[in-house]
Amino acid sequence: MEFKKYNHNIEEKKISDFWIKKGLFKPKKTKSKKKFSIVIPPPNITGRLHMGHALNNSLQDVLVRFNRMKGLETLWQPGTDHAGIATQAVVENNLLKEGIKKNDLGRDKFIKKVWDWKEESGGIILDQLKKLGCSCDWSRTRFTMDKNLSKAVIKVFVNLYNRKLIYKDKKLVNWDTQLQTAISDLEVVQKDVQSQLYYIDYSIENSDEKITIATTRPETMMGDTAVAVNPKDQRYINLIGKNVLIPIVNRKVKIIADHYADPDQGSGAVKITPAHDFNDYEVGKRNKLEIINIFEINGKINKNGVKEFYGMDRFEARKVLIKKLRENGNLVKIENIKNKVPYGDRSNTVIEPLLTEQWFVDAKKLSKKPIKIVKDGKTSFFPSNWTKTFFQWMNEIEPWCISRQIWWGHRIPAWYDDSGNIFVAENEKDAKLLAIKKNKNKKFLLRQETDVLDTWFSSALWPFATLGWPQKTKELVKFYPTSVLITGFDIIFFWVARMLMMGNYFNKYTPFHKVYVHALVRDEKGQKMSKSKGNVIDPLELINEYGADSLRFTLISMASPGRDVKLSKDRVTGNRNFITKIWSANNFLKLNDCKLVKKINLNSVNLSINHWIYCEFIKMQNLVTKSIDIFRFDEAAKHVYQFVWHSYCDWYLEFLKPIFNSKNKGDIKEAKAFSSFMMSNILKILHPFIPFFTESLWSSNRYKKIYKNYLISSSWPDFKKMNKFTKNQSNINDIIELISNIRSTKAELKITPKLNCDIFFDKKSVRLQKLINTNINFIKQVGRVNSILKTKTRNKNSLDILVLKEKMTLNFNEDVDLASQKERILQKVETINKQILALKNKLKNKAYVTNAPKEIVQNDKNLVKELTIEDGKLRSIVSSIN
RNA sequence: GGGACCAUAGCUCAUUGGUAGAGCACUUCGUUGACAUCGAAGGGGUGGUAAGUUCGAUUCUUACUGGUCCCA
Repeated sequence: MEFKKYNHNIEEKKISDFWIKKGLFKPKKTKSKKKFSIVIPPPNITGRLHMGHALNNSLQDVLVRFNRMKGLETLWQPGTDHAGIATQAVVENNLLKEGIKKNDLGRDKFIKKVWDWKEESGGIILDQLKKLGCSCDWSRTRFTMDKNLSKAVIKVFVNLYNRKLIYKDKKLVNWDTQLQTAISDLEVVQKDVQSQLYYIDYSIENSDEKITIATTRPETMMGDTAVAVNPKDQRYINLIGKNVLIPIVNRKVKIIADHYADPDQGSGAVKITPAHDFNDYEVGKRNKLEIINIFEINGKINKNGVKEFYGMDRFEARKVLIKKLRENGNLVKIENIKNKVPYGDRSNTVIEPLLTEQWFVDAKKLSKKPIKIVKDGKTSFFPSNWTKTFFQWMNEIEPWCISRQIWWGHRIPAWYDDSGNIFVAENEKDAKLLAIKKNKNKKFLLRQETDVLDTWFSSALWPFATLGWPQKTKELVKFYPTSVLITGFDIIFFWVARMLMMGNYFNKYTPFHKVYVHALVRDEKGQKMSKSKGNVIDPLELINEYGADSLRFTLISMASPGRDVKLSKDRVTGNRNFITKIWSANNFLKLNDCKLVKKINLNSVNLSINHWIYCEFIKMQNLVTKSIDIFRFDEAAKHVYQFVWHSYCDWYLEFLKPIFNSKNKGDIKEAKAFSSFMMSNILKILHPFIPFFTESLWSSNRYKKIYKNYLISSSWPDFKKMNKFTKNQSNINDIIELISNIRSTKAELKITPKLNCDIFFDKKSVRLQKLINTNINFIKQVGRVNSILKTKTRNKNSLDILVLKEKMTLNFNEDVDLASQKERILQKVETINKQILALKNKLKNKAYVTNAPKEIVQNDKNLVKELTIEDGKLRSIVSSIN
């Protein structure tokens, strides 16, 4: 009988639609009253599913499906993030292709265009998550710019402002000259680059002397307001307080003493440009220096610069300036050096420190509570070493710049009157009231702040805003705090830390109890996947080719804590084969009419192999449950894989065959029902890992009839140990050992496995005799044995082996290479004797015997005894070969 | 400069102090009844180096070497 292949493309689509149509992802009230909730790390609306998402969401789905099956009322809250800068850039570029400029449209029309784009393309990534099998409650999908979430953002802003935790300030910020907005320090990446260190002579006033300063950014000379030397630097001590003339610029500035100047760096003298360097800014504050800003917001020289440089780009200005310095003889030398240059993570252009007015969150104050929460273990990280990273950053946190000079995002709820007074309120009406109060009888015009908030500001509210906050909705009461957050380490600062700040400030409880931090998905060589390297593996391609289940199982089984996932197609292939294996095992059941027609009464199960597989199942079930509970997804996957392939398929199904061949109707009936029963429980355990395939088989096996549930809503196996089964557990394990021994002997003797043999046990113990008699059919068929001889009959092709600590004779009808067999046994004797010697030496050591635990010592003693007996028997086999 | 992590079979990784395991790859054998996307059997490791703690170290400590990453 030929079976169709499992078609993942058809089945996955069918089942996905069906789950959603039936509303099976929605939280369901349960008896236990326990809750389980996760909020999804909201993907950007501009995002497309990549391997990081696939890993992140596969892990979440394992937990969600597992807990749902365990009977907890489970919510996986989905949604997307409006991604201010990224989305604005995408829409802006699209419009440019049509020849439309953002500024020509104006703010309102442009924002409408962004919404149009969002409606059309913003949901793509969610559809991709559905393809992966994510069982989010899609009916509750939220978006950071939703009306209700926006209300929450406004409320939070106003609240923090009124408590002085948000303020406006003129400060040096990281300015992106391409995007023309401020960004936060986290959005700046320090890149190692090859650059030049320019040594430039500044001449000292009223003197022929010169002082050489070293700088990587000569163009900022135009904004210099001092030259600094270290007060301890003997070379320059006499120059402190004198004036120098900045070449080309021809402005006089003072030589000051400041510890910031490092005598070992460059020449030891540094130019100070407070408007364009964070360190210089501090020096400037300490020494009350003038601040001269020489850049426009697009990075071109402004009117504070030298006249001939007006309007010139900063990098062009550098070139021209150096040329001039060289001509004037001010340039001493140029050194090639490696240094760090700040780049914007979105624009990938050099970030310019710029003095502007921005809005800030007092992160220092908001960090206090999260630090305590994590210290007290109310939120804990897994793997725990992330705790340290978290503290390190939190303890040295800087004010968080939250204003962005873009259009797409939450517009800051602040209004200004004509005299520049600020009124922060939840709406214009309230702002007006505040303004009227302030302005008394004066007339005034109100205009709203044009800046929007950093996208992460709204993401920080995600765990409670998505559940309805500030309203006390029943979802908020039920599902906040969430059970666990699953995320990548790269957004611990961006997102996790900020959720902990906001969550703990605005709620009684911390937003999540546990944070599981997973690593990066890399290519098979361990390289980061990137478009430029061309080593990106597209999860959707893999889903198409191998099925979502294969991809999920691969990612899950490779998610060892603290390790990057090195993904290769070979891995996915291997796991696709695993699914095929189950498919084919299930076909075997179908072929033999193995059906689950009614619930199994364990007490009436009699077959030894059923006892055995049940015991093995329990062992696996407990290991998997425990592993998922402690986030060891890799271990969980390994245990179930091992059981299904090697216990259920390799042995159990093989043992079924002699039963089906027998005439015992009772045995056959039990075997048919129990094998199917086991399959149903295998599907349950596998469901969180490979949901589509398992639900598909569940349906085709009609398990719903018995369990009254779809697989997704069925209950997680929690079988208890059956004492009367355990004897057969070890019996069947012995049979497996016996058969394995026969097989390996044949293989080593180069005897084809097909060739059956007769066997005879020399000294049958009562237990062994019973064991063989009760399992004779298994030994004969699975072990390919003709008969078990009652009396010893040897021929020239007889040989002895040691099985279950007893001597067993194998009789073949074909010539056997006894010499090689002798060689083989002698080798075994040698290793056993080495082992015995090592153990004996160990036991001679008094310190060991007295200090080591009794069981360990006893164990060794027993082992010596057993090995000695084995040695003796093997030797007698060797001598009989002669 | 500060910190985190990693180094175990050819490759990717398990193994939280008591005789080193898995998957893949490899070798040999095997297709008329679940499965060649398969089965059976097998080879392969002085656990990066060096010291220390311990009766005992792959596991704990320290140093070193090499690699990855974060922060400044």
